[in-house]
This record gives sequence, C-alpha cells and structure tokens, in this order.
Amino acid sequence: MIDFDKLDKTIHEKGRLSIMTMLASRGEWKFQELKDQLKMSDGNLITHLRSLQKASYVSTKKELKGRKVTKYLLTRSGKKAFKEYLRLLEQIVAQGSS
Amino acid sequence: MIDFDKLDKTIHEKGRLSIMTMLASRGEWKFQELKDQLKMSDGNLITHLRSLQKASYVSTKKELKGRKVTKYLLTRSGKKAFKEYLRLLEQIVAQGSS
DNA sequence: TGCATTAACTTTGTGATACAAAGTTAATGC
DNA sequence: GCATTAACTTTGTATCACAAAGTTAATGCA
Repeated sequence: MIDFDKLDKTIHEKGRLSIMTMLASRGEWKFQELKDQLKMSDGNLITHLRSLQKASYVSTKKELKGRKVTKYLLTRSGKKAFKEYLRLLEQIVAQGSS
Repeated sequence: MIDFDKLDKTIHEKGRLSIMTMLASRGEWKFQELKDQLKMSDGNLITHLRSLQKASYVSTKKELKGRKVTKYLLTRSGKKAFKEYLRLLEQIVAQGSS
C-alpha cells in the first residue's frame, strides 16, 4: 500500500502545487507572472509563497535595477521535496490504473 | 499550462485521495478494513466517506447476514472522476519532470 | 433473559487555513 | 509633487480536517 503519510502537505494544496509545478518547469517566475498565470489574489499568492519559503522550498531574487521586481525559484531542497512528491503521485497513478 | 481549476477538490485531499485510491485498486472495502489500513478515527473516516457519497463517487453495500457490515465501493461516476483526476496528476508529473 | 461487545455511525468542539479585500510602502516616470 | 505600480501586510470570514465521546442496534454468551 502507498504510504499516504509521506504525502507532503505543504506541496499537496492546489495553490502551492500549481506554484511548485510552475517553478519546477521553468527556473524563475516573477510575482506578476505567477499571479497572472494562476489568477490568484495578491494576498493569497504571497501567503502561499511565504509558506513555501518557510519550508525552504522557494527562494527569491530581487532585481535592483528599474522597477521593483521579485523573482521566485525553487531551492535545492524544494526540488528534492517536489521530486519525492511526484514519486508518490506516480505510485497513485499506477495503483489507480491497475 | 495545466488547468489546476479542474483539479477535483473532493478527491484532492489526503484522506479522501487515499480512500479513492484504495477503492480504485480493489472493488469493495469494509469500513473496518479502510479504518485499519488508513489508521483514521471513526469520525474522520465516516465524514470523508460521507462527502464522497454526497458527491456520488462512492456507494455502499450492506451485509444483512451476521454482524452489521458496510462495504464501500466506487460508483460509475466515481471511477470516471478519479480517472480524470489521475489524468491531471499525470500532467503534473510530466510537467514537473521536464 | 440480560449483559458485554462490536460495527457503524452521529455529535460536538477545536484548531488550522484558504482566500479575498483593503490598506501600506517605496520606487518610478511624468 | 503626483499618479501609478509592485510587492507586500493586515484583517476577517468561512470552510474543514480531525479527534473524542456519545448513540444505536445487533450478536453471542453466561
């Protein structure tokens, strides 16, 4: 049986899962880009980003030239945790398709 | 981009996802079996089962002979919804592994 | 016959949290 | 100096996961 206890709750939430998926598929995303793509409110998006940062899954890069811009990206441990999470998804897919 | 809005919230919760995965992998499960496997409290388990029933994803079969026993199984639309959910998981895995 | 046991619930309470709306700060360009 | 914009923070609400304890009805045994 699949060990559902291992399913990372920080990642397994629609909003954060979508963020993680985006960050995993392409290196860096601006706050505005994430907001546009995911159609989240500022407050909701930043809150999710904060909890991902708190979990050390996501870090930021500030652009100093020009307008204030913050870019978000996965940390090493964020990549690792997401990979592990995907492993579980694969197991679920395999189990469910049997 | 993956359409995360389509991600079925009724299924996408750890407890209910584990129930759905079990029901998808084998036809029928007794309440007690689910409880033992998933290590959930009575209250928590039945609540999740209820919401799955409310969504018409799960139905029951009562055994009349002997001790009171309730068996749970996926409905046709439960199978369909789960299949659709798995399709999305596959997309996430594909996207995340790229 | 009645009592303990068990399955399958229901009820209740609590704590966590997703989400939106509105306000704040600081920098830019006109 | 004033409007605009990005990136926040704060606040409030509604939902909901989960546990604990209580309820009901049936069984099997003393």
